Amino acid sequence: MNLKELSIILNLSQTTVSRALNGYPEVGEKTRLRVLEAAEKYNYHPSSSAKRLAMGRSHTIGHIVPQAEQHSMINPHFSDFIAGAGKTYSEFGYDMLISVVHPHDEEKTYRELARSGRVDGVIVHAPRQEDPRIPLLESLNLPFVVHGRTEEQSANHDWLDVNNRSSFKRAAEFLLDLGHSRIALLNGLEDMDFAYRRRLGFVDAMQKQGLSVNERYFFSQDMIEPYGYEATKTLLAMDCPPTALLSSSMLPSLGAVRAIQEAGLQLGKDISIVSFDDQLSFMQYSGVPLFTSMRSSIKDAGQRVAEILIDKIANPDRDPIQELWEADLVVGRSTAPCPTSP
Amino acid sequence: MNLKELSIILNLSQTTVSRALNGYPEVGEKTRLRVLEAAEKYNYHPSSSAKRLAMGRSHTIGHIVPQAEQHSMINPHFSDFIAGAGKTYSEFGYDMLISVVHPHDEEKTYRELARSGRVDGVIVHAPRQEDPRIPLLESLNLPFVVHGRTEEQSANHDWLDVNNRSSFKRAAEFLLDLGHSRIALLNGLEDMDFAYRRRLGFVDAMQKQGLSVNERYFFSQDMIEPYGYEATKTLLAMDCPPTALLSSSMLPSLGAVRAIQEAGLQLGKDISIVSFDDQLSFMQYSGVPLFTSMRSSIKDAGQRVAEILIDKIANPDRDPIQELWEADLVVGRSTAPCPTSP
DNA sequence: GCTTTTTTTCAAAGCGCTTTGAATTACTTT
DNA sequence: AAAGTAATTCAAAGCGCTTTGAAAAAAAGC
Repeated sequence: MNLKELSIILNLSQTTVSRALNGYPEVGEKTRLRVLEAAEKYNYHPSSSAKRLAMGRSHTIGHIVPQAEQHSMINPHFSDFIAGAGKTYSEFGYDMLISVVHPHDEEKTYRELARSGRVDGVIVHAPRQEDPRIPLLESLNLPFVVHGRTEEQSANHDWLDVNNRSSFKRAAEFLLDLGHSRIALLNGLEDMDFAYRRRLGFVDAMQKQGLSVNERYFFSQDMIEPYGYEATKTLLAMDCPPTALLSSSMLPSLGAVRAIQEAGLQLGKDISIVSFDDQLSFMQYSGVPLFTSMRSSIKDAGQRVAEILIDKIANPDRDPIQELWEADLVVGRSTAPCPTSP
Repeated sequence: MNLKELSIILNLSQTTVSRALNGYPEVGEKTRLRVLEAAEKYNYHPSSSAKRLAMGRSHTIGHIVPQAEQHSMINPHFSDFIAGAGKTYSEFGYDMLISVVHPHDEEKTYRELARSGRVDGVIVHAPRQEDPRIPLLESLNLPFVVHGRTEEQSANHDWLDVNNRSSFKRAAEFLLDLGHSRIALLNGLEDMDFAYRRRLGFVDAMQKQGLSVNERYFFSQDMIEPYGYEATKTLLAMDCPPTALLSSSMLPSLGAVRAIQEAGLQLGKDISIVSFDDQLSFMQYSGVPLFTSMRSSIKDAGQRVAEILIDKIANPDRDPIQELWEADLVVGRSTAPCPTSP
């Protein structure tokens, strides 16, 4: 059943039927009802491809995911984000298009997507401190929202970020208040903007206390489990090991726990961990959480980012929406006063 | 630049240009070359929406992801699968459409996707032992491939599955050979076909040894970290605790390790674990793996499933492709001879 | 050299929708 | 009741491609 057939059945023009269906005002109330009923009765649904062609809009949002052999961006954080965004999309009748590309083809893919009109907008994931995608998208005139932000380039576009700096400052202060002074940082890759800011926050807190930071306590890598394990092992082998760890994600934290227990130490007694917790769905506890953490739902972020983008598409000339979310400090069982302090 | 403009520049008809571009035989070699060059020069790319409308094909594969409040299907396993499938798609010029829907709307979404022609085929994830999606898709006449299979319904369609039964049998035998006889099973949800088969494999091995299975050693839940932790805690508190664990995924295995270490026991000495390992990317170790596991790459599976589906779409009447992959037994540091045996 | 066959090119219709600009109908005004 | 205004409806063009059926050009056959 297509529009033409339906309009013949109704003895109306395609114009009127189309308008009735899409809620345009210039159509009589009784006709609208008649049309709506018939559409229901004959199970009419407009063809999305025809709609796309006619309107030049795809009702689709793109996510471009670079994927090298090793370093995969499709990780649990990403899938939680997708889960949130997907919820918004289905609410607003949008489709989500995920393009897994070799990093080498990333720029080409953005250009291609913009030109072909296959998507109405894109979401930019994991921005670097200076990210070539942003000027690219601006020049392509393709609506976009950044999950995160950049140092210099983020004045004029939409973004949503968690306040990484303040949350790591807060986390460090919490440890400092517990008497810890030898605190290690298991950061993410520091060319990522979020990791860079987290380090700043950590350093802020240390300096505020007049403490010097120990470069040997700094690690910066992809946030996977083995990283936490190896780094912690290295740290514990030092002659003056840290008494507390600040970890960038639940994943390395798990690895850290492994190393700690292997060393015969006890988490939340001999050594403390504060983690950044994206509330990964497969880690959800009931009861007192394992880790003390700065908590922010990445799924909620996905949901909200998608909303902002859809709004931007409908309304391209509005002022930029920029949201900075504060993370909650949730106290779990991984932190305790510094054992050597009185 | 669209087809019309390009054909005017070339002083050819749209027909000829279109055919030249799409490799049809009825076009002179010199003209074809001329067209190809011009297309390159003017950076012409066909509009995908126009193509869709004209050809009635979308060059898009759908993944419908039911998402309840709690029990999310978007987990690390899923994202690894997506990473693999995405690679195939981009190779073949397909798009991937992910639809996150409330379980209640799942059937509706399949119908809608089939009717609207927004996708040329779908991939069915995580089939249950008897899965309503299969007859649905058959009746909708929408090409599909199942990742996994079902007990009764899988004779006539494409699927790719890992041999869950044999791999759990093998894993259990490995533990039995090490002298373990009290083996617990941390299974996935057993209305899932894969979990059902894993249990069968486990029971196979036990019975072959003439050992009775202890129902109190059986657990069946969503495969998340806390599940492994809680179940293991329960097991260790028994008066006659198991000496080995067979775990359905890396995630509960991690939780199990946590419980084991918390109890002051040593993994790979006091207690052994064999895990099913989907080679989750964020868990990738170098060197001797932490867990002894049955290993099968879910990413490779995604890649292959996508290939099968694309082939099916091009070739709807071919015989079903059905692949049963065997998992490798990879020995890590989580297994040792049973401590109480001589 | 002229007809027949094959190769190459073309004009036009069609995919199913939106939207413009005109035409019809229904209401208001005086 | 005639003229003017507002509310509805319509025919047709357009979105950018593919594909059918016919026409033109080139090659082959005698």
